[in-house]
Amino acid sequence: MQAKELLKEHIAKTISLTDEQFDYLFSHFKLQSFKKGQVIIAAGDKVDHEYFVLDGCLKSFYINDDLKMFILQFAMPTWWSSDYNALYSNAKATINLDCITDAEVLCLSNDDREKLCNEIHQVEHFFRWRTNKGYVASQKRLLSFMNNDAKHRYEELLAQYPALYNIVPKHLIAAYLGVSRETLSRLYQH
Amino acid sequence: MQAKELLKEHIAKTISLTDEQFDYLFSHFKLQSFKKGQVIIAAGDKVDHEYFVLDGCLKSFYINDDLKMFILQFAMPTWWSSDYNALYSNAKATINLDCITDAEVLCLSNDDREKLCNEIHQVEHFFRWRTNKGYVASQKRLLSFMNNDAKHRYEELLAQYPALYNIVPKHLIAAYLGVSRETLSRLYQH
DNA sequence: GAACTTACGTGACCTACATCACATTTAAAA
DNA sequence: TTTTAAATGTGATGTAGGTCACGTAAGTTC
Repeated sequence: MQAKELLKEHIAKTISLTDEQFDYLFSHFKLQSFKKGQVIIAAGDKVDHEYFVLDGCLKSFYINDDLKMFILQFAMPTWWSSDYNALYSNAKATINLDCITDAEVLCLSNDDREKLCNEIHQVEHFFRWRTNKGYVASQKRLLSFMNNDAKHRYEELLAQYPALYNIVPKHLIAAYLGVSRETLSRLYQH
Repeated sequence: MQAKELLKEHIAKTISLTDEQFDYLFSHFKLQSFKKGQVIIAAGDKVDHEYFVLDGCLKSFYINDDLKMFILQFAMPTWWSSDYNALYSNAKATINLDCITDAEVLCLSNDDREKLCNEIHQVEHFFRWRTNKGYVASQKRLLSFMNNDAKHRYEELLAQYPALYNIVPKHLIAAYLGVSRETLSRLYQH
């Protein structure tokens, strides 16, 4: 599907815009292609864009002082990703964003998002609901973390996003679940 | 401080409204008083309000099948709380909300929030930013969960909200940190 | 197709935290 | 003030998952 159509459909799930409004909105997005492994945001960078995934799979992750990686999100087509803490508060990135596979994204600047939210009430509504959903999902994941063991969380993840199993190497799944790759490997012994 | 002033100041940090607009907004809030221990939302309830805390301290929490409690949030003055998953998706509550101390809150219905967001663009902007901040905070807590041990998380919590130490019993702090009360007790042996 | 890197599996051992049990202190209720 | 319940401390013991070490398989790159 074309970039424009994919975004249009995605947005139409929450708000309705006229064709003129959507065209205007879309004119602020920039199409970008990345290769597998390519870095979009590195810790320390100035962050001023967010990314809407058209194709491929991204990961956003944190690296701690012991160089251990923790994955916040796998971003598949129609998902949004960035270092939102840095983006919203105009701070340097603490989160990294890179490509697990070759990827195509639409890129929107923070300034343009705020401008569009200001100009088109419906667009502000869209972004409010996008974050509302993200917030609820994040709370659910937090609860699952406190409540469930690694095996349960692994099954939960695969049930929710079966596609990940084929696309994403196991040690990255482990980094998302918050367990070591050895532990994950032992979970599905038979 | 008066309820109205507290809300006005809180909202003025994000948006500016005329006095007429704010009065109109405020007219949709209902003042409610609760006693320590009183339940505001119980799992299974229909949820159609969210709550802005004026005074006292609330907790929102999940109870699992083993009757173990996990605290999502302590809500102090100027904090908002509800079961947002249920509220947004019009589902039955899975999260409970009750009062750790006597409390005063302003209560806003989901329908009224949506109506106000629709009528006053700035109000939608306010609620978008409220959730944006909540989302970022939730991500940070998730990372801290994956990255840090119980002691570290405990110190982090007290550094961020020193008031909690005096107001909230230790076994509730443990339920927020995701450790047993015994483990928490052992953390601050000297 | 050889050289190198990345992914994955598995044993041995270690550690943070859970659970159970019981004592003590503090607060609420009668 | 007495009674009852809630909150906290602490020992003994169990366990999920971490870390280290090493081996094999499977992609990448030259």
